Amino acid sequence: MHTQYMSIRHGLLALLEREPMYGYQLRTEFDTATGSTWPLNVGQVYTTLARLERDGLVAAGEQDDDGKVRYAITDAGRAELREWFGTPVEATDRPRDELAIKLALAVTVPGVDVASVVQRQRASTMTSMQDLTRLKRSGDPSLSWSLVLDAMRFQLEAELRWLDHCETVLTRTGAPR
Amino acid sequence: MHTQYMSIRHGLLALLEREPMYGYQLRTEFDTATGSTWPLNVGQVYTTLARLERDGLVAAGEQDDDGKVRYAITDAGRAELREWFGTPVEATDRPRDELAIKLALAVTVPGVDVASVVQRQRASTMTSMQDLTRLKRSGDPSLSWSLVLDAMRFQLEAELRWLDHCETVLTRTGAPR
DNA sequence: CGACACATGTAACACGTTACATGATTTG
DNA sequence: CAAATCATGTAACGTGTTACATGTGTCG
Repeated sequence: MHTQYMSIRHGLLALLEREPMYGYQLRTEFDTATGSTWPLNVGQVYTTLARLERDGLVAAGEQDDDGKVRYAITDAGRAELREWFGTPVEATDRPRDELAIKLALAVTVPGVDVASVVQRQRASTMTSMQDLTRLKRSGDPSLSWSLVLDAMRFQLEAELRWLDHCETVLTRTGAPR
Repeated sequence: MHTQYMSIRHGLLALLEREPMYGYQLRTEFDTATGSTWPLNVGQVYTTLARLERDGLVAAGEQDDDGKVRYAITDAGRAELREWFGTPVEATDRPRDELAIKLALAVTVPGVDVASVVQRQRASTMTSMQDLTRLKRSGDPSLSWSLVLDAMRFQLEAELRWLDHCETVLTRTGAPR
């Protein structure tokens, strides 16, 4: 089994561990839990559900009185979920860091104004940071959403620190223009 | 044009801006620049090159004396690259943070020992951190690789801080077992 | 000669994304 | 009644991943 790009798969599985749900509801619950940080397209839910069913991790129930199809997690699904929660996210199976790649390559390509790239990125990152703060102040987020927001905050802070670090290194190395 | 999952595309484009290269060389250079942090499968290079050529961003040159095919960046490719370097990576078009999703959902699913999930993750993250330190000490990384390593370090540090934060919040909320 | 790096590619498949089609229900 | 929300799905396409096939050159 692959270990990459399975957040949605596992996320839906986790939601179904709470109770059987139908597709539309899953999207709502997912967005509630993560605070619409990474909005989930409804279509994606259905395709993912189909794949989960194909793999025997969920089972579609009979049609509701209203025509709604409730999905339930299976034993195999529960095992998969336990596995997911029990296994840490390794540094190696994370998606490539686009920003890191961008700067790493920027310094190797002649004619690229790296300092300017860094500055523009920092402006953007700081804006995101402010949006985040505003978001956090504006509502009464649930525990899970609150944790997600904090994760974003810590990550953006680290990015700002790294950008500063890059600037320092670059000026020290002496790479003007 | 999508803005997600294009690191490899743009990365190769950036390498070709330095000088025309053939596929195998691109993999080597990519791994050198990023320090094999996210090793690149050779096959991926060729498929990506084919797509880049399809989109008119690179052009395949004549076969070498040795049968090697050198690819060169086109004007359109150069424009695309300028665009990439000039546009910051937005917080919204980053891939979903699997760890954040995992913990966010873990706290909503009954029967999950969240504290234990956090602890296991921290152990793993700290191990990655040590590997990183060892790696950094062991060699004489180039500027670009060094920056990538630093990015990883800052990110892992942020993750550790966040995990601590989660633990604090969770014990404060009082969610034992 | 055997193993290994160099070099190029293809095929099958994974997940993720967007756009579209369709209809029922609710609400202003 | 019109618009929005609820609800389910499909189709086409994108990048990324892995495994496989194929051949050359080099070095011990």
